[in-house]
Amino acid sequence: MSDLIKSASLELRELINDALGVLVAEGVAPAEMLPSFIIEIPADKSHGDFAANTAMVCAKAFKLPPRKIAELIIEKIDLSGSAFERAEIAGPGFMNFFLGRKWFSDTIESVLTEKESYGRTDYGNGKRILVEFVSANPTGPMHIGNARGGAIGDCLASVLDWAGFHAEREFYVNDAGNQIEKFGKSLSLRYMHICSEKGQEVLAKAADTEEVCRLIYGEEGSSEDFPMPEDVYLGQDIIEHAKNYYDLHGSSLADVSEEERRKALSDYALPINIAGLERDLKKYRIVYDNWFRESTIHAKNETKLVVDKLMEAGKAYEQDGAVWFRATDYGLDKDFVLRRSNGLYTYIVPDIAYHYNKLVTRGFDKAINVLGADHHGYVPRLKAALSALGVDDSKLDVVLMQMVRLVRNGETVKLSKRSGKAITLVTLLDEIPIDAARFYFNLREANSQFEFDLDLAVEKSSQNPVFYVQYAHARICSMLRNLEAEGIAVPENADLSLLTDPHEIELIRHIASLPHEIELAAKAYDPAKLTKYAIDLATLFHRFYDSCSVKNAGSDELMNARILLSIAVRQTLRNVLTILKIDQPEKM
RNA sequence: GCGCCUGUAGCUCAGUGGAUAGAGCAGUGGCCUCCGACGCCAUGCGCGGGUGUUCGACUCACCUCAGGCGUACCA
Repeated sequence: MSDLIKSASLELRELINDALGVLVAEGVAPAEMLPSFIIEIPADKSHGDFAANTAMVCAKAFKLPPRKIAELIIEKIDLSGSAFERAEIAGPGFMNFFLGRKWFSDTIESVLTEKESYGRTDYGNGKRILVEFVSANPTGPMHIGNARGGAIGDCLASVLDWAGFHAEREFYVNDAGNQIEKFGKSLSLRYMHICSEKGQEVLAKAADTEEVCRLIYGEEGSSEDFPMPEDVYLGQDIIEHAKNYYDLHGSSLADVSEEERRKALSDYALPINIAGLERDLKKYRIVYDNWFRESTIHAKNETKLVVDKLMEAGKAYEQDGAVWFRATDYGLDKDFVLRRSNGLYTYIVPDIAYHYNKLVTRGFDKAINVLGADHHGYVPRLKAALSALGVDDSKLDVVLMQMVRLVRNGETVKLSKRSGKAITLVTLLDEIPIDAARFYFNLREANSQFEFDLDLAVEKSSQNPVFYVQYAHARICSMLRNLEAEGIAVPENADLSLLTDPHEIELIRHIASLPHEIELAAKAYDPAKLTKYAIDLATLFHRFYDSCSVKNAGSDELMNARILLSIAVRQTLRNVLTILKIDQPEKM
């Protein structure tokens, strides 16, 4: 595990601090505490590989102009034996440092040595992080928002893993509570539709289950013959479950109590849906470590325990027959209900118990939830309740993702949740390649409103940047194949110091920044940094390829060095694409 | 009304308080007798507006305008 950017940066900081120490000893600089300075990587490469603003922030303390201070510091720095070969003063007083040849050779060598683990760091120190994402209701199929959450959450977990954390993926199954009640009610209504006279007529004339569903669904899910009330699920999948149950068991449930019918249908359909979620997510290359069921919380009566605990702690009170949480004690503008006057708990109570389970019972150092932005109001409430239970609420972090705006023919597609006519994850993946979906959903950071152009995604064209990146990989593979066919083998080693072309230097610098970039992505919980990294790497390779011929390098030594550089690029590309779980085709 | 998020190029978006604000797409013009043209190169007076903090602000604070989402004894 090596992060040559970080080690060079640390070395530089030490060099500068040593120089400051000398200046203090000589009485040039004041002995008092000097302000902290920043070492950064300049956007403009002519400003060196690293830049320090030391002289500027010290101007006041030194009572000297920044450029003069920079001169004094640089005079005292001995670069020999360091990763750097030269330093210069620029602009208002920046000190710009340039890395030496050896650093660039070392970069390529460390990629070739570390291979498929190049990019990993121990930044996270093995701290245990639980990443919860998607957690779609098992009452129906997953929609486009789940597709985004899935791609983001899964890649975030990978990023954390590469950054040295122990990350686990978890799906919270809402297999209890109101949604399930509603699910049972919907199933029961549809089942009764099928058992009705009109329903039997449909069964008689329809060719298959699909047609039955379509006929009963009608135009908007509710019709004169098959009416549905306001607060139920209208989707065709509900009808399908009811029809399948009817095929298996006939109208046996038509005469039992409503409650019994709902339970039987729900018990039948829920496991099928949950298995379906697992299957569809697996197709999307997402495999969870844990499927945590809400019903286990209820089975252990943990909802009651939570409320009792909060009551005992004086953080909850009864009013109007309901139990309220003292949210105003935690800076929120109003208290909220934990237990309704009808005796049922609100949705947040099992959630509190669930997060208590994550952070206390299971002892994770951190819990990250990837949630839709419409949940933002819920986060402070959850955190407040956790604090009231004595949990350090900073251990819960939330990645909010803005809604996906679907665009077709240049117009926003309106989605009706009620009629169940959302575009599902499955239909999306039927239309566009999985590689494209995973890449596309990680192209923008979670917290940006995201426009998903269906026409563009369906095109499978090079418009999608994933093809651009994969093309770079295929191009390297092809080049190596052709060289091999001409009897040119991959060298054991080469004189990498021959790589001095600006295109080569930039490419190597970018390769070197992978560990750093992964660390930044982990810190910011933002896997989108890595898709950008991959695109940039591909761009730099294409430029290099265009201006630095490998086969016709002019000398065998240079050719060999360029072959090794190309292999290092390919390895780096592979590692990034592995994190994103995107294929690395050798031919396209 | 209050709270959270977002306003950067024609479009979609990057941009850790720093030096001349960047990509992709779309447009225009070039580059294959030479390792994959699914590529490369050239071409752009744009940080919603206003105060302030700072040596320095797209970045921080306050105000304001616009959009999205919350603000249930729904989840």
